[in-house]
Amino acid sequence: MMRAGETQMAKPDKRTRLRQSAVELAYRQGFRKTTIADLAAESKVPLGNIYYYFKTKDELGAAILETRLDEFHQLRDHAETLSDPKDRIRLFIDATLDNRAVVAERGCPMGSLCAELLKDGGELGKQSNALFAEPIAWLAAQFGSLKRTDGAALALQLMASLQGVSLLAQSFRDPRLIETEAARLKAWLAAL
Amino acid sequence: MMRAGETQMAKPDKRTRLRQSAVELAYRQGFRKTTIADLAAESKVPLGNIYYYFKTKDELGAAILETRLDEFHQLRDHAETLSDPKDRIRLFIDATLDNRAVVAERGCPMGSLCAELLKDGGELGKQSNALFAEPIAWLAAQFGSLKRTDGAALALQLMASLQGVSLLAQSFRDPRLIETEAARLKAWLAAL
DNA sequence: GTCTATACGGCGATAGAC
DNA sequence: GTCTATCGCCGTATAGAC
Repeated sequence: MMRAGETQMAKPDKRTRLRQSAVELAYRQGFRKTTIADLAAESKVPLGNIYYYFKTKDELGAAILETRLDEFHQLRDHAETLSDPKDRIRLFIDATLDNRAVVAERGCPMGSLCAELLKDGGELGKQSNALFAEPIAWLAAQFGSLKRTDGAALALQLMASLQGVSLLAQSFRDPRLIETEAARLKAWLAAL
Repeated sequence: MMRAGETQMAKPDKRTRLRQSAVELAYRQGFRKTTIADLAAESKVPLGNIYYYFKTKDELGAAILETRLDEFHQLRDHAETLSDPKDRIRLFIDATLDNRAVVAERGCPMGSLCAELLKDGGELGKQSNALFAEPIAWLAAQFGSLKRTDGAALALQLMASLQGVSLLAQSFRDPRLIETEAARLKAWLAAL
C-alpha cells in the first residue's frame, strides 16, 4: 500500500510504466527479442507482477501498438490546428526529420514495429495495419483538401518514401539520408 | 572442398539444400523465428547433421545474406547486357514488380531481412548493409551514365520508394500498391 | 495487489555411436 | 560424414505466500 504523501509525487502507475518501458525496449531491440525479464528490469516491476497487468506477451504487444497509434493521433491533432493542408503535411514530414538521429539508429518507430510483427505472422501483425492505415488515410484527406483527385496515391507515395528512407538511414546509420529526402519531399509538396 | 551450387551436379548437395531451405524459411517466417528443427524438417537433413555444415545459426544467417546478394548480382549481370542505362534501371524496378504477389505477402526479400537483422542488433545486422549498399551503388552508377551529377541521390530515392512501397504492400496485403508505384517510377525515370 | 520461486517447454548446440 | 539422443539454458507463464 502507498503511504499518504507518496501519491502525488509517485511515478506514473505501474500499468503506464510497463507500457512505456515495453515501447522503449521493443523499439530498441525488437519486440520478439524483448523478454519479460528485460521488461521487469527496465520498468522495475517484479517479473511475476507484470502478469497482473498484462496476461500474455501478446497483450503487451497490443498495448505497444496502441501507444504508437496514440502518438500519431497527437501529431494529427497538433497538425489540425494549422489551416493550410500543406502545413499539416509538412508537420508530418517533420516528425521523421526531427527524429532522424534516433531513426538512423533504430528505424522508424512505426515501420520497424510493423515490419517485425508482420514477419512474426501472428495476430499482432494484422493489428499493426492501423499504424499505416490511419496516417495514410489522414494524409490522403489532406491531399484531398488541396483539390487533388489522386490524394490516395500521393499519400501512399509520401508514406512509402518516408518508410523507405528510414530503413535505408538505419542500415547506413546515416541521418543525413533523411535530411535529403525530407527536403526533396517538401519541395515536391510545395510544387503540387 | 567443393560447395554445391558451384558444381553441375544433378542433385544439389546438402550444403546447398540447407542454404536454400534456410533462405525460404527466413523469408517465410523470419530468421529469428526459424529454428534449426524447422530447417531440419524443410531440408530433410537430420538436425544434428546440420551442424556439420553450419556450426552456428549465425553462420546460417551469413549464408542467407550471401545468397540474397548473389541474387542481386545475377540481376545486375543480366541488366548489364542492356546498353541503355534506363533499361537497366527499368529491369531493377521490374524485379520488384514481377514479384509483387509474394512481396505483398512476405515483404521485400532483401528489405525484410535487413530490417529484421538490424533490429536484432548482432553482427549480422552490420553485414546486411551490403544488401542495400551494392544495389544503391550500382543504381548510382547507372544514373551517372545518364550524365546526372545527382546519381547517388536518385539511387537512394528509387531504392527508398521501392522499399517503402514493399512494406506498405505487405502491410495491406495488396500487390496493386507495387503496380502503381512501379508505373510512377518508370514514368519518372523516362522523364529524367 | 505484490513478489519469489519454479514449472514447463523449446531452443541452440553437443556427444558419441556408426 | 551421418544421425539419435540429449544437455543446459532461457523463454513464457503460473503457483501460492504475503
